[in-house]
Amino acid sequence: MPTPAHSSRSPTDHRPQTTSLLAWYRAHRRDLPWRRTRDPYRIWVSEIMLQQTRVDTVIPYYERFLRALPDLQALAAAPEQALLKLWEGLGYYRRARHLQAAAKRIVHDLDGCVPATAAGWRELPGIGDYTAAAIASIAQNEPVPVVDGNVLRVAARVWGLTDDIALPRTREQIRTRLQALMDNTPAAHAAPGDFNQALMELGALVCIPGDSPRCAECPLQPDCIACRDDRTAELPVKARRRAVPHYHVAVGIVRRGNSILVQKRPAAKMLGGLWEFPGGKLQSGETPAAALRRELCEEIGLEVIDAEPLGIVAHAYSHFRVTIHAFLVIAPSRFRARPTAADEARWVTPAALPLLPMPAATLRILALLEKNALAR
DNA sequence: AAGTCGGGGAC
DNA sequence: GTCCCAGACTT
Repeated sequence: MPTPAHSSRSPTDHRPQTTSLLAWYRAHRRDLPWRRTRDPYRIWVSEIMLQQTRVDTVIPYYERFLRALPDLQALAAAPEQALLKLWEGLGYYRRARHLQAAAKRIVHDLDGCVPATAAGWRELPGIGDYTAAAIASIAQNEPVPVVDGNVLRVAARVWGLTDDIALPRTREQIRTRLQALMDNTPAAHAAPGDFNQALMELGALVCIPGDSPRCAECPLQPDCIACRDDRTAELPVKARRRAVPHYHVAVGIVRRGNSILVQKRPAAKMLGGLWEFPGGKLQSGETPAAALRRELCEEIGLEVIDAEPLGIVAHAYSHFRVTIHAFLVIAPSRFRARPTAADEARWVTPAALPLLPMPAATLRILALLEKNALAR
């Protein structure tokens, strides 16, 4: 009687494909900066930056950050504004605050010694299940699996899982299966960092989102249920996210002499600690110019006499979108700003503006300003 | 379980 | 426009 090539395995025994996954990874892994070190500090910084952020985006930030703050002590001692400037444009700025808070805890409370296990890393701010497992497996060889967006997609397809991968229960099931796979495969157990990175790399390069993964190149293809049944386009199953609201905002670039007014956002709120121009949302039926007058009066106590439209910037945040109407406003020389919505207001010369950390949308308004100035 | 928290690339 | 990205945290 002819026997299938993999008849010696039970349906849940995926050791042979695990071995080919590791071989594929070692042949195809990208040469990324954080793959040239085992320094837990550097691996940690990379994993925080990589949260919800693409590899190509992170690379320049990672290299600049480590040049400026090459070790734990430097990070713990860095001024907040310098830290945020290094993070400017990367998004999710709370990551930077948590990173430094954790560094301070390690330096001051843990005698400068980083945690030795995933459970220890998990106690630190900004480090959840994924990041703790990633650091411990990659930098410290602890055999714990990571579950990120890539891994969820690969697992859902290979195992033909139709449960919503956004549900914690589904994620836990996948984590448990991966732990068993790692524990039962000597090659993976001995190189958990490679195993974890192999799954993520496969998700990034081969088992990509959408309806056209590159199954012909996949080392797991022989045992992939989604590929076998031609269901890669349907998997993974993920609940659709609801539509995001769209706001219109008016902001004023207020000049007084040769200075421009900027405000520092409260630390605990969105874009905390970053600097931006005063302004706010349009109310229902309100024109941008009317909103500008109202907001500048409310936020800094300025009666706007004349506002010249500078331009419009569209920007998408994670849970809403905005169209920003920017204006040039001249303030009288006697004007003194009294901020009501910000931690601090400051008058800055145009040359000094780039020294302050600002959100991406504000940087784009600034670019409008420079273009406008050149046209004059 | 759902909402908050950025920004950008791919389609 | 939509979806996704080496997620964490709060409520």
